[in-house]
Amino acid sequence: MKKYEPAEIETKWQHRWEEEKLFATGEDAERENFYLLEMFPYPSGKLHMGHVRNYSIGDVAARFLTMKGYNVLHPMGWDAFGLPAENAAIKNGIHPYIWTKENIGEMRAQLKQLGFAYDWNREIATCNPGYYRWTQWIFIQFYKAGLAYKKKNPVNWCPSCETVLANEQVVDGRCERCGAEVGKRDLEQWYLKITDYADRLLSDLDTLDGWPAKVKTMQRNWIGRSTGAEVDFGIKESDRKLRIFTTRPDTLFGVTYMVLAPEHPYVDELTSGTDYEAQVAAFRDKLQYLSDRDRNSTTLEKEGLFIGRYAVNPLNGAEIPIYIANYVLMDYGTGAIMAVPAHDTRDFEFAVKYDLPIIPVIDPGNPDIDTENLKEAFVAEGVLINSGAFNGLNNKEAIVKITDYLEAEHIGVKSVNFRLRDWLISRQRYWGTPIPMIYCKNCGWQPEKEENLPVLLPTDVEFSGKGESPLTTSKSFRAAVCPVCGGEAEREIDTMDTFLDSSWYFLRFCDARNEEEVFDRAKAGYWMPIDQYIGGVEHAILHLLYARFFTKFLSDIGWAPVIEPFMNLLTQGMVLKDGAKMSKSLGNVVSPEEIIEKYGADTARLFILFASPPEKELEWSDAGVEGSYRFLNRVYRIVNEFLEIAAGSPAGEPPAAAGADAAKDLTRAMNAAIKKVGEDIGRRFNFNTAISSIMEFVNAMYRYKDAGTFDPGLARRAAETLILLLSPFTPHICEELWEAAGHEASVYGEAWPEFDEDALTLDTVEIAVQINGKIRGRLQVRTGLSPDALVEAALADEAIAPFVAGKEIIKKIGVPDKLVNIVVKG
RNA sequence: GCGGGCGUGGCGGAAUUGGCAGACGCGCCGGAUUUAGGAUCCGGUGGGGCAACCCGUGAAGGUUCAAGUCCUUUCGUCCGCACCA
Repeated sequence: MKKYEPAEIETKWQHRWEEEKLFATGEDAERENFYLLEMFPYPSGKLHMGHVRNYSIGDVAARFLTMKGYNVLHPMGWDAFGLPAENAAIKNGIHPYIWTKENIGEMRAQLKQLGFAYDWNREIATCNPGYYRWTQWIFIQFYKAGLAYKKKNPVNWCPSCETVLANEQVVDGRCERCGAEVGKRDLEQWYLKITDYADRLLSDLDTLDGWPAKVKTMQRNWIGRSTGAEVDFGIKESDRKLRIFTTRPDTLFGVTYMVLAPEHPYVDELTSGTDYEAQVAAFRDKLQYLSDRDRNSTTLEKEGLFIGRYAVNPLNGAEIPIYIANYVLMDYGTGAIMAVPAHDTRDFEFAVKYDLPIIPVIDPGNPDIDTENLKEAFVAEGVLINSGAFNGLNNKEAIVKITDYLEAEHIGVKSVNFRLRDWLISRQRYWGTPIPMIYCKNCGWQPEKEENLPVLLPTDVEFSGKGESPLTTSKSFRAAVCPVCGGEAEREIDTMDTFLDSSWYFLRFCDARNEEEVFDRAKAGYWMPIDQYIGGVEHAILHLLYARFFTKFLSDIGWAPVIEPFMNLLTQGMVLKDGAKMSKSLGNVVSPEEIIEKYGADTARLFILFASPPEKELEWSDAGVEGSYRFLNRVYRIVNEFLEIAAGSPAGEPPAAAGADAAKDLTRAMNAAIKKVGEDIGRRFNFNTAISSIMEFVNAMYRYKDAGTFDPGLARRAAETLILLLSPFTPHICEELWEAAGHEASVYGEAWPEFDEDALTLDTVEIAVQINGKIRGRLQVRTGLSPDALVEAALADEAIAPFVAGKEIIKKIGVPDKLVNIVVKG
């Protein structure tokens, strides 16, 4: 018999699939459609195991659903703009476009080598003008809608990447990409007003039942909606009002001091010309040297300074000192707080340090807590005290009552605050989509005319890696004509954050070759939303939030057919080796190349899907890969043997009586596998258990072979069923075997097999017999016996009798086809 | 500190609704085949005990005829957020 030669088989079928354009997809009203998408990769060079895992998961689903009769859209493309390309240009003198194109070529070849069923006709790369033209078009729509603006602001600056970063790209005070500590710079930058969508981005999360709770929680936290009130405090010897934001208006009577952010605009005004002026300036200078990371750390000791002025509590007229302190941030709320040390842990810590009064206004109703002498802030629910007319109210009610009072008296308003900031999208780099804006001395900022798009990236630039955008070095790029007055004007030289490119690519896949418009609305309407999205959890608040924002905006202006892009989200786990994430620095990287070369793509796919459920971490195991390879060899042999013997036997001959039990066993295993695989993939993407049931089926085939008698019809049916079940996982070997079974068409086009419920039901079943919950015997019984009949059979059994003899039976429980439990006493 | 997940054999992991814990694979042990090795096929494999039996899902308690699964407490571990007023 021929040996299993994966290298030979795999190239053969990959070529055939490509020639036959097997995976090309179009709209088809006859079939139910399914849009299956995996997060497209950045073309960094070569695939890593994380990619293989991500795309293997998607491919099994795509192939399975196709066999189930769905019209499946399963496209692939490249998130091709980004810094690594530019860094390579600086380092090696290769143009980013060349570098990127070469990497795409290499990675595309690898994806094909793995046998993924992508519709390559729809391939896109975000760095192609045919694509980024529409990214620019979308930007202009944002601008026209008043949702794109340029503003000077302190921004996150990565000194190593030489560019600004969005808040989402600063993780733990460091650059999300390179890990360098992020500093602040005051720069004029482009923003997208994602905050206008904060409420909808938050509330629509509730509709995303198919998302992991964890990702939704992360987005909720990131959006960070707080409800409360803004309250105006008077300032002694001033006409000014000091506006604060609080989520706890119920504690207003407990305010004992106020704190302003050191950058608060009132600080200068309140201190200039006073004795405090110099100290305040010194304090502020000191904070300037702190990085954002340190400034925002809970471990940083609270420090503050009295500025010599007093505020007046609008509810009770109390005069309270005004401080500036390091723990109040200018960019949240109003940059000023009322401090209630009795009921806020931060204020408590500060009050103790600076010996400020602590006035309790909520009674914990707990005798263990000495309200007049708090050891820590009391932050739980309770009843109001020391609060004038509001005494005796539960503090939850008091929030409503006091807020109403504030509004009635015009000293405060209900208010909602978000942690989410507007999205800073300009980057001082070359390899990105040019921002299609033009500055005219007379007309100000104007968008480029849409018919002039794309604004092409110039090629005559120098890559120094220093200072401003490399676009400034182009001789031709900067000069422009004002779209309004036709006068001399200048182009914006910053490019867009690459997260814009990836915020709408899934819509472009619906109509990837359209040169007239961003995409055809009918086509997008046919495919969208994405039924299943698969990718890493690292995009929980970056890509996944931005993409939701874009989709909502495009829906608002009448383009996107849905308000949420991703119905179901699967976040796959990381691939580990020796308990740690594979990384060059740890030297524990296993390259997909070497695995494919040694065992073939089918083995790589099978192992990666079998070793762990998709959302969990996967521990790489060389021995496990061997095991998967061995299994495929086992499949190859048994299918060929079955086909050979089936072909050699006279067809239609009834099975020998002696083989009846073996035939039944095989039939049952086959139907069980059909059922289990279908459910495990279709319902919950548990590929590991699906594969294990296929392995059980294969084991049953070997048992059948050993039993000695052979029904050719059954043998053929078993062999073909096995091929069909396994084909989404390991398509190449299955195509080869399918061909060996005498079929001309690809197994990809075959219908998924149906199972026979009757074949699954056994005639008899072994049940456990328990006495007082302990197993004392086993019993072969007819399937489907009633609880009473089961108990009766158990009591009649001679192995059980001694346990019951002379004892009082208290309770008898029978669970059909499972067990009997008899409770006795004495 | 807050939020979430996870703790099951030597290892990766099963157990869908409270109903025989450990499916499937790896590893290991034994047998067959083989000049030998490898490969292959068959069998065994949670721990203790010759045995009947006893003990076992991080730990302790509880509910139940019955708990990996439900409840309470607790320990460990991983992830996310973290002075957001």
